[in-house]
Amino acid sequence: MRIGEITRLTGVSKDTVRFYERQGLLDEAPQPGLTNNYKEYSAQALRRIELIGHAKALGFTLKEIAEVIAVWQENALDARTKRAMLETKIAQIDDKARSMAVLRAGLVDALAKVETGCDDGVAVARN
Amino acid sequence: MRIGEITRLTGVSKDTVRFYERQGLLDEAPQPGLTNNYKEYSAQALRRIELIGHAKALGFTLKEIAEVIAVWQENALDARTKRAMLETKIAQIDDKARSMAVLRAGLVDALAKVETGCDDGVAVARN
DNA sequence: GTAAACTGTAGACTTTAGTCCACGGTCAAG
DNA sequence: CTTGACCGTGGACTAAAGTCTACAGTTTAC
Repeated sequence: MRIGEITRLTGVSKDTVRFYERQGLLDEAPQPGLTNNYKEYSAQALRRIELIGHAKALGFTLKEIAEVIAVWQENALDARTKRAMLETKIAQIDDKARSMAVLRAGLVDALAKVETGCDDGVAVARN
Repeated sequence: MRIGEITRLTGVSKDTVRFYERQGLLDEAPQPGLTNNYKEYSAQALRRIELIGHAKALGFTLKEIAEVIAVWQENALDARTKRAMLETKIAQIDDKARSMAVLRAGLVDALAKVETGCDDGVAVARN
């Protein structure tokens, strides 16, 4: 598929896709017999872009995402290094889960206060 | 407490705290009899900064955070508006929870593959 | 066969979220 | 009473993550 299809399916603009490519986030497949210079994107590239979206939604930077991706491109890295990096990322996600729980509880609490009429905003103010 | 104490307790730099103040994220309390011009920060301000940290860890922008905070400062807003905004934010958090589940599963899967030796990187590449 | 829609490249521009620097005033210890 | 750590202000600077513009080639639908 071409870039327009990618933007349609992911909602990510063509400029952004190109930007991701320049950042080396998309490990471009070798283009087979291209008569024009229109790049073909694989379903893998599509999933990669969606992955980036998920990671960005959690506040991971493109650099962090690139690092994880690079681990898999680099066969040079030994299992110990890969394991360490994966465990670090999982721990980071679990930290975010804790932040999420705190925030969600605060908002739900605030919502309950609005429902019952006594909206003193205490939960948001205090947490 | 003064700004130095804030940075010690939160790990947030003084420049960043000042930046948050300029963005109106810290609703400054009226300073009582200040002989010098050293600002006093309340425990409430401290918690607010921690709250910002949690929200930022989930990829919320300062603007979004400011919007939620503003809801509570604004008594002008009616309960319906407040409810709608809180529900929106909670929905956003739940979206992030889904992204988190996807990413975490992918990483755990990749980790398992490293452990068992067959690290083909399939999970990260495919998700 | 041509107009509209699509693709590529290159470079300038923007926003967000800080960070840094220089300066001057203040407080606390010795 | 001075020296070092602390505080405030202002403005310049930076990195990240896009976004926009202009221009030229391509493809597709009519």
